[in-house]
Amino acid sequence: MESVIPYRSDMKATFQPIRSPRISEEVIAQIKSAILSGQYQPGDKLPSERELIEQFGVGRGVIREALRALEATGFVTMRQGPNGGAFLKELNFNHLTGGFVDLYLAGKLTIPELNQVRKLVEPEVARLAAARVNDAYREQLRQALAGERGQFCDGDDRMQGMTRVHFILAEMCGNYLLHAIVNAMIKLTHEIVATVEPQEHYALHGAGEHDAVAEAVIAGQPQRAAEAMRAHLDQFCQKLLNMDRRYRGQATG
Amino acid sequence: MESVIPYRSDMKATFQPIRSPRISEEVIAQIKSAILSGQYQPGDKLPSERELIEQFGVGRGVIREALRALEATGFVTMRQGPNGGAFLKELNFNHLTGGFVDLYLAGKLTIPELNQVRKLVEPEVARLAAARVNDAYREQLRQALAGERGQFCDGDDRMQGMTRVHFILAEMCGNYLLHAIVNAMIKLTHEIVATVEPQEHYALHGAGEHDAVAEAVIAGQPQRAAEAMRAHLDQFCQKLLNMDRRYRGQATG
DNA sequence: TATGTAGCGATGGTCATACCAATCGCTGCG
DNA sequence: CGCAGCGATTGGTATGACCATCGCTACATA
Repeated sequence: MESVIPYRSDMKATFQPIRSPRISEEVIAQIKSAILSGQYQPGDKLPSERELIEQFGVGRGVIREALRALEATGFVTMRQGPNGGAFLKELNFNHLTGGFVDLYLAGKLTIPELNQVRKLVEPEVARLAAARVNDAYREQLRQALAGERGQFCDGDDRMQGMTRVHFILAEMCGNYLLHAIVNAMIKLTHEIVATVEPQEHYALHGAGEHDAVAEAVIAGQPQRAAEAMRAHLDQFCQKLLNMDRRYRGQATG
Repeated sequence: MESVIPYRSDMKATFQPIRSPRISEEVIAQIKSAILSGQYQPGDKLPSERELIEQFGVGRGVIREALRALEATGFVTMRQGPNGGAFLKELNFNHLTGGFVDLYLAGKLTIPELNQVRKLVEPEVARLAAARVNDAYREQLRQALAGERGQFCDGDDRMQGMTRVHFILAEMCGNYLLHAIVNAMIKLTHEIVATVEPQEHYALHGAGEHDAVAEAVIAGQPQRAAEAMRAHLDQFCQKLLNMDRRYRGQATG
């Protein structure tokens, strides 16, 4: 390591830092900084590992650990071969959904808790969606409703179809953070069902249960949309709870 | 690689998998599985890197990348020296707060969006807290209120004091997921302020602004607590918005 | 006896090199 | 014109060496 490493010139009066004795942290910080300052755009390719080794003047292990951490936190994806390398991802919240599932599997998160949050957030999302509806979204919602009545090639595909309306509403609400939270909750629900009831999930959710919500949103009626969503969730959450009880009853996990 | 690796015997009818051509993913999956199945408790120490190399029959780089990923996702922390190694952390949501800050810095998240979520969630949290209050929590709240009037050795310390009430209420609400979301929102607010206004944050939040909320909770009045929280957030979010406007006005970032 | 200190050894952190594996593009043969 | 195969580029893995850190022990010293 030589010259480089300009970092945190805004040090405070107190002392604290004693920077992490890990070079990969420095590498991560510099790459992150370059990304967040706009020097790289989503889709861009970082220099190859060999190039980074030269530019940073460190060993390959350090570079790889840094890239692995950046991958784990959703900044990049790695591809192999020529034209391969580390590519910047569109920054979003998807990478933390897995963390929620882990929490559930570790028993730190229960279905009632998840239900409570969904019942708090999603009616509000439906309300916002109804207030911002336009023709493009109306069309998407109609297609989603139609899709619920279609054929599915497997259970996973079916679940995709049944959560479609929720995802559309989340996107419609116009708040990226809210969108992200709802997405995480839905995917968490999705993954929990897929984990504990990989076969019989069809019993959980029938076609048409989103009709009332979607129609209220299409009609641009916020209050009615919120109430319809609340009613839908009351019904669905109860089923989910029953499923969870069966699961925890038969297999301790 | 030989014998080992029992993984996912519950395969479905469809095909999809074609698992990632990366051995470290397998290592991660096995360690995670061991953790989630309860073979390790928080505080326990995983085998040393050299031992893992033998047990898994892989190179050291693989093990290190796996550990680095587990560290990035909040499963373990690493310590050096004898009695060092990879130690299991109590699983929680803290590790994703950093991700939110990144989103903000990348411009994918705005203060109004953050404010909207806080105004939706925190009044409900205050309501739940008021319904579940007990003497221990009453005492904590009183201490937090008193703490707001005390002396602070630096700005960071001060901000800790000012967010104390919010954290207590989040814990009181009895929903771990809600608790986690609120924690993330508050820490995000905290870090944003510390990032864009490292010096003058004292103007944002005066002592006593939580009095009404805390008193309503202590009195066990859910409705009043929710309204007080809403009023507090209306006031605070406006200040935050002004700060953000000043920041984005002077420095494009 | 108590205490300070030097050094051993276990562990994570780093480096260098070599080779394997995947993949894209080019080249040349059919 | 199309396809097979080679080669180059890039990530993935293995190995071995060495450094940095730090707890413990044993020895030296007061």
